[in-house]
Amino acid sequence: MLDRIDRRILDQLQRDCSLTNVQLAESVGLSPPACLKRVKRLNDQGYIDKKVAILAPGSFGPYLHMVVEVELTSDQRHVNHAFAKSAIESKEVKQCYQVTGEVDFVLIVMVPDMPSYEAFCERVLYANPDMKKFRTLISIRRQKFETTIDVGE
Amino acid sequence: MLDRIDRRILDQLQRDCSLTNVQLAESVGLSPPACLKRVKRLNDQGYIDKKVAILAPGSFGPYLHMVVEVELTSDQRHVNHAFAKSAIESKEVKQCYQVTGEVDFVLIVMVPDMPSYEAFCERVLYANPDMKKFRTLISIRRQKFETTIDVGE
DNA sequence: CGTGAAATATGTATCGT
DNA sequence: ACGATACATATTTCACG
Repeated sequence: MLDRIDRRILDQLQRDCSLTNVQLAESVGLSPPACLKRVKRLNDQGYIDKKVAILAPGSFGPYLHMVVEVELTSDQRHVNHAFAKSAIESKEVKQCYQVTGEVDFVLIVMVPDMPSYEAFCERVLYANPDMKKFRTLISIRRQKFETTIDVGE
Repeated sequence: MLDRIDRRILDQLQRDCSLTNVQLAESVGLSPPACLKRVKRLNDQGYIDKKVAILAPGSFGPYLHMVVEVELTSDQRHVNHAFAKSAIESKEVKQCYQVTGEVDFVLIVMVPDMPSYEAFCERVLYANPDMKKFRTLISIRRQKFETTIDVGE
């Protein structure tokens, strides 16, 4: 199980993992070896999925975020699964949520411009005979994007 | 400007920044010092926003994702701004997209259970007199969550 | 879990193309 | 201007108490 120090380590790492083990150890009040042992254990136990660099989106030319709600013609398992698969495989789709209710999926799509978005719609949405309808919400600003989760304490 | 090697470095780091500079250098075909110089330059020029650990969501007890669409009573700047501020300040709100059309905001909300979600709704949605209506799409599964962006080449 | 020593990586300076 | 080699510094990692 996780004690307070484990949680502080994980919380620190999910906010900033660029610090050295020495710095991390100091911030949680442990010696570097003791801290490293915990980090390795937390890694091995699967608490840490991966470590990634978050790039500044604006630095690579213009881009747009779209929130896309998709309704399928049926709730059959294979229909849902087939759509999920095509969404997951699309590089434009950054996030895919399967939801309950009228709508079946919500996608967060990132594209450089509108033509790219149209191409995506053709390839993934219109091309699927089980796609009944979809609605696009064009984002004019991503006000918050946070990858951290609540680790308790 | 960014050449092919810079893009390969950034792409590698946004997929996995846990590797050492020595490994990174080898993967892009440079000597460690040459690679390090580029990484520092890319950092200083603001291409890398931050480095974070992505934690495995299931490891910290149950949780739910909600997609919440919010419509405000008016498009006045101060109304929008006030809502955005309250969304950004809420720890349950992991993402906030300001969108065009009928809906004004789309939130991605993460909570441990339904009572927590109700508490969030009371505190952030119902408490705001400019909140006209909102719709909650309950996610039964997050099929994809990807933080990478297209760096070209 | 902490201390100290060995292995490894990061960071700097210099040289060469 | 950029990369490679060589060297100095710092960190990681292991053995022991």
